[in-house]
Amino acid sequence: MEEKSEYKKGLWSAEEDGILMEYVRKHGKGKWNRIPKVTGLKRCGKSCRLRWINYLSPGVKRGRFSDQENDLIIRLHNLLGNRWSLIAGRVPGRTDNQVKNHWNTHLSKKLGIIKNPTAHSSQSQTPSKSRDDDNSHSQAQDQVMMTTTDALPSPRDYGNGSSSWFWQCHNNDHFNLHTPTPVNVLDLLDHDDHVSLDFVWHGFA
DNA sequence: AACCATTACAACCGCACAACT
DNA sequence: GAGTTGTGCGGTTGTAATGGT
Repeated sequence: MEEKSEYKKGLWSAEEDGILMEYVRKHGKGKWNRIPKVTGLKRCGKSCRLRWINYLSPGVKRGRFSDQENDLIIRLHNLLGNRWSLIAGRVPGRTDNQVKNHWNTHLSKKLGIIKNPTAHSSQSQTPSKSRDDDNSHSQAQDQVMMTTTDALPSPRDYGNGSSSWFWQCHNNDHFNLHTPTPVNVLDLLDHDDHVSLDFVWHGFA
């Protein structure tokens, strides 16, 4: 019964990376759960997938975020909230994990956005409930209001394209935290399925 | 040089959904 | 239609690297 996990955890070794890369080279991406069976790698499929996507995939850009990337992320976060995969999709070479980490360690501090400490024990059921709704706004929040996502539909509701909503949180020239307006995200996409950068760069200026 | 604190990033966990059987 | 499997997402935790005393 208490079968201890057959899978290793923690940081990946170069050897493990090599095995995973060889598997993907031979079989392509997908069917991650087969990897431990096929290769003998002591990693679960989920871990393999994450390692590939966030680190080994040739499209992943390493190194510091440029000022331009930072600015883009800030604006996209402004637009999309904690929809890291969507944000990362608009930042070439960056993964959702990279963007999320970068936001949490750099940008949120830079903007003076403090996580609600009381949310620690209760946040799990309300993802992205990142905003206080009191009146203690920082200066940065005046500039970059984050979206409150309490009333948001699940990310997956728009992610599948059938119900593409998020909330436009501005009111006239300034964001309005308390009265978000629903906006169809597809309206902000051009024909190549990209967020209009003009909108991103200037829409909230 | 050694220790401690902080930072930055990698990885894990739990949940949800879609596709498949 | 129900159950299973595979995948994706966001939040959180763990750890290596770095800085300060």
